[in-house]
Order: sequence, then structure tokens, then C-alpha cells
Amino acid sequence: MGRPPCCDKVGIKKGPWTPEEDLILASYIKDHGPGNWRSVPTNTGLLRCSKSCRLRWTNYLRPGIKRGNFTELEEKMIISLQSLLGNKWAAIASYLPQRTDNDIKNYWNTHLKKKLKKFHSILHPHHLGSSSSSDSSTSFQFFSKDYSSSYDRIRNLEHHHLIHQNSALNKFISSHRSSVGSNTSSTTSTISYASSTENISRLLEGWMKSSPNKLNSSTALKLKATQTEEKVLTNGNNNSKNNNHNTSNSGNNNLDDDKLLVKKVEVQESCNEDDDLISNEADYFESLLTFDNISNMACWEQKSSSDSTTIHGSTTSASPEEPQTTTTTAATTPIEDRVDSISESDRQGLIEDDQNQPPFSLLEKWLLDEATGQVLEEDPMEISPIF
DNA sequence: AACAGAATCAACCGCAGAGCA
DNA sequence: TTGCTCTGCGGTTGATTCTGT
Repeated sequence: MGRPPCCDKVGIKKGPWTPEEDLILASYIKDHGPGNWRSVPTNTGLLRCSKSCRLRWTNYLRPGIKRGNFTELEEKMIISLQSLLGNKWAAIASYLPQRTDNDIKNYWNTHLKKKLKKFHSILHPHHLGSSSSSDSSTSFQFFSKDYSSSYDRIRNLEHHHLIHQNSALNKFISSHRSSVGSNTSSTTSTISYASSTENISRLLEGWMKSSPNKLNSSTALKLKATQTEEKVLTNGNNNSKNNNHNTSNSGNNNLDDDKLLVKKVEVQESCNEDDDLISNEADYFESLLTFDNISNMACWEQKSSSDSTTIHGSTTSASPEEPQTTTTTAATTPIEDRVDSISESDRQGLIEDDQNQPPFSLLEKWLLDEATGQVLEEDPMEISPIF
């Protein structure tokens, strides 16, 4: 026998929510705040289970939710964060405050996986036969494989990379959460009821603005799930404070980054001939995403495969779980140990070694771009006043 | 216009973990 | 320490909408 359903009451309604139900739920939460979902159906008279109420609030009625029309920046973020965190949709959603985990998950499954898969098929046409037998995770495996390959490199160079990432990401988060005043009236492609839920959501925004505590309890639940990831980032920042030689060498790090970027351009140029075959198709994707670095990876992959060399002696699995595993490994290792374990000479060696590595991954590039303010300037996200 | 297949996305299900007595 | 309750998360489903023929 299986586990009894959470909503074993007779008469529990399922299926789409009606505007009336939304109003009841929204007005109740307006008065009582989100939480204590178990009591919501009882107190409201809604013939819905507590989970359904919570889901409806979290994904649709909660003020500040932006629906549809994912921007290029958001796509980049989702792809990058998915590579870094795996299918931790709640964690990913915490970096996109206007998006729900469900929305991101759906967007990934319906759009981004296909895009990556198509892009993979363009970059690796010889893999089409083998990939045909695999499932929809192929695209991710391709991406995660490349990412995992570069991840060891990131770990070894994180005394300047991770710190850079942390500061950039934290800056991004803080800048967006402190953003005030932008209207969240996003244009929704979905008419009919979607717009009515948006209206309900907007109705609640005024209340939410005047009830920061209630809002915080709502968002805190969301952010709580990502404390682990953020702690990793925070540790990196703390580490940068605790290791003066790292932060004080920021100039050197910049030089290192410059070297790497120069190398990246060199590799890219060296691959231009090979890129000709795919450039037209790649242009299409570049209109959606900045995939030049992935293309570079492909070039590097060809290059490295001919050399039959292994990155830092590491072989990485292409399983979807792998990025999480490697991430966890890096995250659970005390960052002091990791940084201190890199001597100055080793670091120089790593930097030299890095010049034989593939160029920056998408995430690295994004973070570097963001660090220079390019991303925010080119596509500032609309953030609800509540954040 | 009608149909079929594909795409989308809201909602459900079941598991895991936190919190509490 | 244990067992229970509640909440959150991620995978999946299925109804609806879209697109091509």
C-alpha cells in the first residue's frame, strides 16, 4: 500500500482555480499572512487541500510575480544556475525573485532544454546518432559535461574566480532586491484567467507594501531553501575578507582575468574556421543566448581531444547529478583549506595551466560581464517594489 | 474547416526534512 | 530519541492551446 494522500478528505476539489477561489484565498492571506496552510481550507471554506492553497499562492497570487516573456538575461541566469546547482529550481528561483520555481522549471523543460539540445546537435553533429537513444537530458549532459570539465579548473582557480563570482552574484542579488519603483505590470501573453490572477496579485501589492513583515515571511520561506547555496557564496566573501592576500591581490586577479580573456579571444579566433560550419545556426542561438563561450568550449574540446589530455587528471560524468556533486564537493570543502592549499607558485602554475584550458564557461562569463555592470545595464530586470 | 500532433503550463503527487511535543 | 505534523521541493501529469497539414 502506498502512502495515503495528503488530502484524503472527501469533497476536496481539484483542477484549475476559479477567480472566486483566488479572491477568497487572497483575502484570507491578506488578513492572516502566508503560512499555516493547514488551517487555510478550514478557515476559508475552500474545498482545496492545504498544499493546493500554498501552491496557488506561491505560484500565482503572490504579489510581484512576473509571468511569461523570459528575458535573455533570465535565460542566461537559468542556464548558468542550472549548470551550477542542478535542478534546484527553488534555489534558482531565489536568484530570479519575480519568477517561481514552477515557472522556471517549466521554462527549462519546455524551452531551454530544447535550445541546448539543438545547439548541441549543431556543435556535435557526430553525436546525433548516439544522442538519439538518450532522453531529454542529453542537452543538459552536454552542457554539464563541459561545465564539469571547467569546474575543476574553477575550483583550482577559485581564489580569484570564486571570490569574483561571489561578489558579482551578491552584488547582483542585492542590487535587484533593493531596486524600487519599477512597475511589475508585465505584458502577459496569456489572456483570460491569467490576467485576472494578475489583477488579484496587483490588488494585493498595495497591502504587501504596507505589510513588510508579512511579505518577509513569505519571501523568507522561499529564500530559506537557498541558504545553503547563499552560504557558500557568503563563505566565499568572508574568505575574501579573511585572506588578505587574495583580496589585496585583486589587481593581480584582474590581470589574471585579463590574461584569461585574452586567451579566450585567441582560442576563439583559432576556432573561427571550424565555426564556419555552425556559425549561421549559432547566430540564431546567440540571438537568444550568449553562447560564444560554449562554442569556444567545443573548439577547445576538439583541440584537447586530439591531444588526448585530461583536465587536471579529472574525468567527469555526464550525468545530470554530476554538477551537484561537484558543486557540493567544492562547497563542503572548507574554503580556507582550498585557498590556503594554493601556494603562490602553484597559483602561477595554475594560471599558466589555465591558459591551456577552455575559455570561461557561460557562468563565468556572465558573472564577469555582470561584475562590469554590462548585464544590468543592457537588460535591467524589473523588480517588484516589494523586493 | 477539421483534424492530429506538438507545445505549453497549471496543478497534482509523493518524498524529504524541519520543527515540535 | 522517537514519532507525528506540516511545509517545501522536484518530478510528473493532463487539460488546454497552438501549429501545421
